[in-house]
Amino acid sequence: MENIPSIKPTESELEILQILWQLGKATVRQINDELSKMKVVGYTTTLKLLQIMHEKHIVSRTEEGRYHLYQAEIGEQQTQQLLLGKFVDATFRGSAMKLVMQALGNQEVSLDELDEIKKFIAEKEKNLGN
Amino acid sequence: MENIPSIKPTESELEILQILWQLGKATVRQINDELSKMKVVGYTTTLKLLQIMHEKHIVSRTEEGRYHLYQAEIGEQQTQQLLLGKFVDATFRGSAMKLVMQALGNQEVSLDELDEIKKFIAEKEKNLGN
DNA sequence: TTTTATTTACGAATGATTTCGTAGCAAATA
DNA sequence: TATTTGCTACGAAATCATTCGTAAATAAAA
Repeated sequence: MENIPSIKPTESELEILQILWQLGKATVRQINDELSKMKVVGYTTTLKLLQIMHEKHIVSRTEEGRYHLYQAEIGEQQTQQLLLGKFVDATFRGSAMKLVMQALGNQEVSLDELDEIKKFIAEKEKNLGN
Repeated sequence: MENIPSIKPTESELEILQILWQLGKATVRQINDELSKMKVVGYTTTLKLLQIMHEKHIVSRTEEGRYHLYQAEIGEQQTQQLLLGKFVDATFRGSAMKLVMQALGNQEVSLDELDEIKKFIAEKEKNLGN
């Protein structure tokens, strides 16, 4: 899972990646079961997506007897970073601050989480202020 | 520009919306000129997109003599809000805090902006702490 | 052993988005 | 007036993402 992603995974691919990031390795059956908790999806649809993702080197797989075990080949943080950058550009014209303010203003963030963010900012200011 | 958006604008539509949010009203020509600063795009491509957006009531238009003046029908903040919510769900499994931390950690945010965010958090804590 | 179930592979249909060529007008220019 | 330019409308091609049906192989169950 070393590869730095350069192209955006599609929405469906991202759903599968989320599952793989949680499970580590998983069979098509497991992944499809997880997906089925969220939406109606046929087994071969999931399979096909995994095959496409394999072609694109987004996932790797190992043969385990009769079935395949799939695994994410791109990291969670790195992918989030890539997507976040593109999202900030497209939606907030590149202003990460505007995004943060919107997120703090309107998304669910608890008091504890706000504290954590404050600490994080303090750390960052210390480093920036060298 | 009162409408609350409920469906995601596509990427191309969002590019056009960004321009309209900046210019207010604009002709196809103006919009296409702006787009051309960022990428290669044919005039009729831009025109077609605006016609589609008009059908979807994402933009309105008024005839001004021979040409049309287009205007965004969905608000900037409201659209950002909608997209941000979906993005947090898809990319950060619903955790707005994780998104904020990533954004602060790796996107470009200046010291002044960090201060502004700190003030914003302080305000918010005051309100939450009632 | 025969049948059923589960798996992979793959082609193709569907649907959405983007791009562009052409046509028809009307205005501006020669 | 005749020609060129610039605009809208629209169909259709191209591209991309998603979904699904079918076939082949093999394992599991009857």
